[in-house]
Amino acid sequence: MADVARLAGVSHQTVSRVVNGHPNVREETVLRVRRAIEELGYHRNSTARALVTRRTNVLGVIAFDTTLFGPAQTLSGIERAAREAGYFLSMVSLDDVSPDGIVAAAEYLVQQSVEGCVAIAPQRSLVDALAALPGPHPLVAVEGGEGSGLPVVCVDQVQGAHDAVRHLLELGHTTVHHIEGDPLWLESEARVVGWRRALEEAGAPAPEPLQGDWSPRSGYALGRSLVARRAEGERVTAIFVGNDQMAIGVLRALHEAGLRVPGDVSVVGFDDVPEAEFLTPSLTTVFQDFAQVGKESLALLLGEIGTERNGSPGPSATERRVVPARLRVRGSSGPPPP
Amino acid sequence: MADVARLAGVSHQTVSRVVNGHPNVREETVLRVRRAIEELGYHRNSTARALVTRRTNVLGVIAFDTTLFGPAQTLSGIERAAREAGYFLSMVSLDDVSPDGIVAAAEYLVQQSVEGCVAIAPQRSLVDALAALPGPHPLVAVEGGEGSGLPVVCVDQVQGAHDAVRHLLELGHTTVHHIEGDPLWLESEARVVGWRRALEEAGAPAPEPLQGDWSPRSGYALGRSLVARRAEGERVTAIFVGNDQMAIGVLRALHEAGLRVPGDVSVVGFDDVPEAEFLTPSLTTVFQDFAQVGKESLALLLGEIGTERNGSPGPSATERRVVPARLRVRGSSGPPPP
DNA sequence: AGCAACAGTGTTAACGCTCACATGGAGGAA
DNA sequence: TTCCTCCATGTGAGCGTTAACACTGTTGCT
Repeated sequence: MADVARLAGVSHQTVSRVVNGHPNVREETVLRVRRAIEELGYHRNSTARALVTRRTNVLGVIAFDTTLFGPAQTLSGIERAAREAGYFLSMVSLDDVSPDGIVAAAEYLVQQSVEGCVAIAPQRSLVDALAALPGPHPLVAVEGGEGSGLPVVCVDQVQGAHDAVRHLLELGHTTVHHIEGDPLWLESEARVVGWRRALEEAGAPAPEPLQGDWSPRSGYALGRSLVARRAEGERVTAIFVGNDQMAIGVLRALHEAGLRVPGDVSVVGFDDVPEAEFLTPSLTTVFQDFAQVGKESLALLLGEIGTERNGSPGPSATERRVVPARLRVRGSSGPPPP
Repeated sequence: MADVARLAGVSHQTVSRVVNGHPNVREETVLRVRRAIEELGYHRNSTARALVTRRTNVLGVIAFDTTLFGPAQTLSGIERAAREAGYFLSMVSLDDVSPDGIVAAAEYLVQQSVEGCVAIAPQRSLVDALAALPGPHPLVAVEGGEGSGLPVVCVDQVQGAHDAVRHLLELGHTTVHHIEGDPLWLESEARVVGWRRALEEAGAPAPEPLQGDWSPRSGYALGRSLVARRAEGERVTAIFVGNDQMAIGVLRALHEAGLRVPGDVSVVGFDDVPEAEFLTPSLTTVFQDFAQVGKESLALLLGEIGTERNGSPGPSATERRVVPARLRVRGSSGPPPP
């Protein structure tokens, strides 16, 4: 910067003003400085800038398994929104779900002086661990449940599940079995709630849900166990599955047992992965607007940062933004066999 | 830091030494300082540290569509390796494939003073744009093709495709049709090369490959067009599809046409997504060790950073590391109909 | 004319840390 | 003893930037 100033025949402060687009600089001076910057290939040192402004312009993201469809989509949405807002993103993804891990991750981000953090924390234990932590701050939880004391953005899992199950009941099924995802996940919990509520509203009995782990493998295994129960005489005509990947496993299990979908059994998934439409049969499922979730969570975080900077007293109102889910009816759901 | 020093009754420099684990500090002093740090909740300011050491400890990642299976997995591998090496990760993902976009992304990372960068750059134009850029440096390209002048880590796409096609030929198919991914992608190109080579080696004719875009939708559309050609009398008994998602679309198209897999037509995919095993029929595909790719690319990058720091003369040898692909034979491939 | 307001620029002091060097004392070899 | 070495610690400078303020000259108002 000193070199640029010398070449342009001005003070370093004027260079700073030009770089930061301050208004009160003569046009001609601006040009001269710009030329000098160009010539020397100068670009400002963000570190020094951060040191003096006390703003790093970096936001942290704590994610858990970004190879899953939902988190990957959400991350992508967050990334885009962050970039548009002029923030950099520092990411740390958790290997396991131990509170230790999330504490270490938070430590790591605090150490990097992030200005705020979005945590894709789909499990209650993680959310609680985060809420108990001193830093980083501000912090927004994606898919964090209620009552954590953290601001939260989430898809309306309950409504999505409710819609899916009501759809099946309206087709004439007397009840709907449920294969849930990893029971430690909040999403899984919420979908169970929605499923149960829809059954209750219809006065239908609620069979015990089966617990999976989101993987196609677990869907397959649990699908087989439902097939076995059907063979023993239990009436299983509709299955609401916690996500599309498990639903794929379920379809497989049904197919192997010679059962037809939706002729004998209807299947509804959750997520609306791109391939859902092209499975055989195409999968009825629930669409979640993850991009929107990412966008909203960043907006919320930026809001928090803003109010903090204006010196808000104590912890801010823990806002909760809910993004609606949307049922996508396709070929895997139909009326029950007579 | 000054506060800590005062509380511990030492100089700021001694605090610095304790924080950085320097050897020559008396044990008792270390304890005293540690206690003071604890008490004040101090943690060092990474910005100030970076300013003076000229090391940000941040690596950049340029990715393109991290919602796709491969990039997401690779990113995850890179993330883990970076954290183990004590580096932070700053991510920018590209919306479109324009060279402008990648230039902006690079600019963005340079501006943040990353120490090095991994680019998941699956298209030739992107690799070329990157290679032409002044910064960031050092730079490692994942899946970047040959001849770009950049160090590259990639899966052996040619070998993977070759294995898949040879597998089909050995089952007795007289030729293998190919639905390729987005033709702009280097992976797509390489798989075409492997496919063609295997056909040539077997003296089999090579029908013109069909160009998709990796999506299930395109797989479905192209699958239908192959079905149509079959109806016109062309012998289509085996299809090697550029990725598993498109293969799902192809399976759908075949199923709709009443064709059986593998009875009438064999299908082989690429990627080995988790659900491949649980499709109906389970999908024969090619496994890519993305985690390994991520790990290797980071190792390569750290190597570059190391040699640069030791003042290597000019650009380093552009190393190229190739991770083998592995065929996973499952239910969707079998001998051709008589 | 006299004064205020303001545009355009420069000067100085931080920001919080590490590096290079200085200091002082303990221990060992000549 | 004397000198040299090594450990433990302190001192001062400087990393590259921006904030705050000071300074000049011009404009506009009374």
